[in-house]
Amino acid sequence: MTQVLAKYGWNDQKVKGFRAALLDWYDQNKRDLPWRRTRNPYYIWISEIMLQQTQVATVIPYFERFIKALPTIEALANVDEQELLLLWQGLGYYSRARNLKVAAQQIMEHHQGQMPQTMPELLKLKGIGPYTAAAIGSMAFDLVEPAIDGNLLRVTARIFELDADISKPSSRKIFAEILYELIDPERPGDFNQAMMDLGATVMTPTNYYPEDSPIKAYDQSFINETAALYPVKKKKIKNTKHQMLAYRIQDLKGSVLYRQHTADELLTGLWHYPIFEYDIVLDSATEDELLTPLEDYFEQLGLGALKLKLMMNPSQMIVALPKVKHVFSHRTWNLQVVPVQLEDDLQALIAGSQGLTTTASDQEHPISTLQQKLQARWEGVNR
DNA sequence: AAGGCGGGGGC
DNA sequence: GCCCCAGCCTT
Repeated sequence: MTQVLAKYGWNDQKVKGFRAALLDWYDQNKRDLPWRRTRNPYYIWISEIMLQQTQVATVIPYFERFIKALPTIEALANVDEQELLLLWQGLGYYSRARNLKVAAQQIMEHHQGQMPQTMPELLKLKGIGPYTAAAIGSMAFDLVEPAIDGNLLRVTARIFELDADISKPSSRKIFAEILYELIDPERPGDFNQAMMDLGATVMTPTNYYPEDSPIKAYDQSFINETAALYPVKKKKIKNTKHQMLAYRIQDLKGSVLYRQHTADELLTGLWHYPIFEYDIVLDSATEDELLTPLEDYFEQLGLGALKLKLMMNPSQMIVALPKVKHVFSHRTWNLQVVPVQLEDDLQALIAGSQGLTTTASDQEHPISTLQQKLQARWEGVNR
């Protein structure tokens, strides 16, 4: 019975003690919510869909109004779409409402208007996924299924100090295995709601020292004061796109300028053509616009005003020098090589300057894959 | 596996 | 003002 929990040092007695502590607390402290006054599966269904990504306090008035207007599955199956959306207006995620109607029609057609009572059948209904099926199944039909939402993930991760990344689908299995053994088979619906209430009111995302937790004696992260570490969740970093200009600056002797990336930049310590982000439209850029970032840079270095000019006009450049794309884990650079002619003597100019050189891609100055791509692109064109 | 959905709450 | 939010569907 406790094959998985045994690995965490839990025996049957500890499991029983945990359930008792949790459910006693729930019986004393459960919130009085409209859908908790009933076992009507339709009400539970509507409330669970409304509660997805939406807070309890927001849902309550919507729920009351909804079941008054559409008191049965049959009424929902036949409702006019505009009327349905008026009932949902302001809740957001409007496909939830449209899915409700489709599911109601599925129930009318395949289940004689009665909410199905098994997990596979519930999961076939539009808008009902693993969480919602388990919530309805356990609360309305006593199915012994953990309803794993964000609260259960957080609470479970803390109790067992689980390092599994909850943002990975594969981690779901680890939580489910544990919760199938932890859930009280006598009161599965109350167990789920107790865990959710606990997560929503006591073991919240930022309350790391819940002295009033009814299960703190069972909570390894409370005992070890590690609650702040759980749950482990990989930051969802969205990959942003950036337009960059990479200047290939050459003087009359043929020396080319490289600069070393500093600690506050990507590719720290490696040598590159000077690279700057830009937000101009390349196709219609003037020579001035293209050279301005570079002039600003030299100004900053204290090298003063230099004699710079483009070696190609912008439109020529765009055609002759295809863009180089470089993908980091969290951002993508689309780089345009900009060849620039410098009248001044580069070596004399940068003598004594830290982080600038004319001799990169030798054995002393490491260059990145990005820089290799930039050079290859340039040399490919000038072969 | 990633992106879209919509509004509210936390910081 | 920005960031985040674990539910489900679609691509």
